[in-house]
Amino acid sequence: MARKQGSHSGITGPKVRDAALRLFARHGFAAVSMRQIAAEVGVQAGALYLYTPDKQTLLFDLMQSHMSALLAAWQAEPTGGDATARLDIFARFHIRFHLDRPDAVFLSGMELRNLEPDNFAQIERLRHTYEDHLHAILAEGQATGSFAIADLRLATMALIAMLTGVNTWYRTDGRLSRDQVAALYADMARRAVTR
Amino acid sequence: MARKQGSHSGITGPKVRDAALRLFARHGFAAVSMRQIAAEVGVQAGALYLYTPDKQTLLFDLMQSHMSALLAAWQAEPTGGDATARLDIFARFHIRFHLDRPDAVFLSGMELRNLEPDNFAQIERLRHTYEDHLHAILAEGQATGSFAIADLRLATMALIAMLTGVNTWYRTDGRLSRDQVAALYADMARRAVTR
DNA sequence: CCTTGAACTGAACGCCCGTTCAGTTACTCT
DNA sequence: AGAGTAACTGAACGGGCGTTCAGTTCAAGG
Repeated sequence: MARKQGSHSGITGPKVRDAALRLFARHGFAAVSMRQIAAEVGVQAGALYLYTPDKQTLLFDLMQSHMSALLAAWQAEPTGGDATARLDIFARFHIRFHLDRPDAVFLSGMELRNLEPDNFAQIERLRHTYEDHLHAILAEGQATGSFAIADLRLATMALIAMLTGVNTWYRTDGRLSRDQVAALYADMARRAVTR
Repeated sequence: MARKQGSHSGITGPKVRDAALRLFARHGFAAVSMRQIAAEVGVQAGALYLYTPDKQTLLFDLMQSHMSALLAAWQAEPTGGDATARLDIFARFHIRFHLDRPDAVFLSGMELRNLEPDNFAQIERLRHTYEDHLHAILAEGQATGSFAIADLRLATMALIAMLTGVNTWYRTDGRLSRDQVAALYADMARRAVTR
């Protein structure tokens, strides 16, 4: 047998990425075989190589897409206001964006060590760029007196870790809505750098 | 060939665990083979089975040891003072303990998904027990008016995530000492739940 | 209607996996 | 000196791995 009906490359391509993302996030990159991904898509393993040159590149593309989407989404957020207002926007944005893509977040946080050096460096650069946006907000607040931060770089890392941590416990069917959680985290973030 | 000289089980056993911990943390559980661990120890793969029934149990034992050590170390910390003082002690303890064992922390955070259901449940219970200690401190501070926390459970998770995040960026040769970092994090943690 | 080519199969490549086990060595105990 | 045994080797087991590729199917274009 070969293909069943109609043109599929526009459908199968995304399905491969979706299946790979879900499986990598759930079981880990090394623990998932190309045959498992293929089975999820409904195809033989060999067919995957029409959509990715190899397994490593598949992982890298997923991470790269995630980080690019994160940066693009942040650029689309409103820019006005003082540092306190911008921190609030950043925190809420971060929480919402991350809650919407648990698999991609999990993957991008966990599988960095499975990237080859060149790919790792590229993803790290994107991650650094994102952190710099928060760093700039904190620096401005520090300069204008809104914030009182002993160590800017440490505060940046601390807030990012706190906010990203939401994905380890949040469940859609829990008692708090996405927006409630975002508001509560934004409040804690502001307090952590204020006074 | 067989064993070279003297009795080795008291030496080889720990060496197996050390090598497994380092390799699992570095490359991930699924990506490390028993032959790689054996090579690190200086032994053939078959000999590992004198020290662990299988690879899964080796992972579980490493995680279990880490969590038990964490709980035991916390029990050994001073207990007096009000909620603010105890939060300070907790935060400094958490940072120091985690900075001292980056591999074990990394492993325990990352490889939960590679545990079989029963083993997973046991580790989760230990983790929950640890989180409850922080939860109790926050609850007391909330009751006495030291803290102003909108959601206790969320605040607990947020602080744990913030504090544990130190391991993702801290380097021994960086500009901040272990104790400086602990003090800075403790201060941010206190502010995040105060006023 | 016939050719083209995109989409996919199915089998094969060499390699590494976790685990088992009979056999070998070197130490300890009597 | 001899027996016993803890520690370990080295080979083997069945199976799954990532990747390649010749061949097959089928929709579309001329």
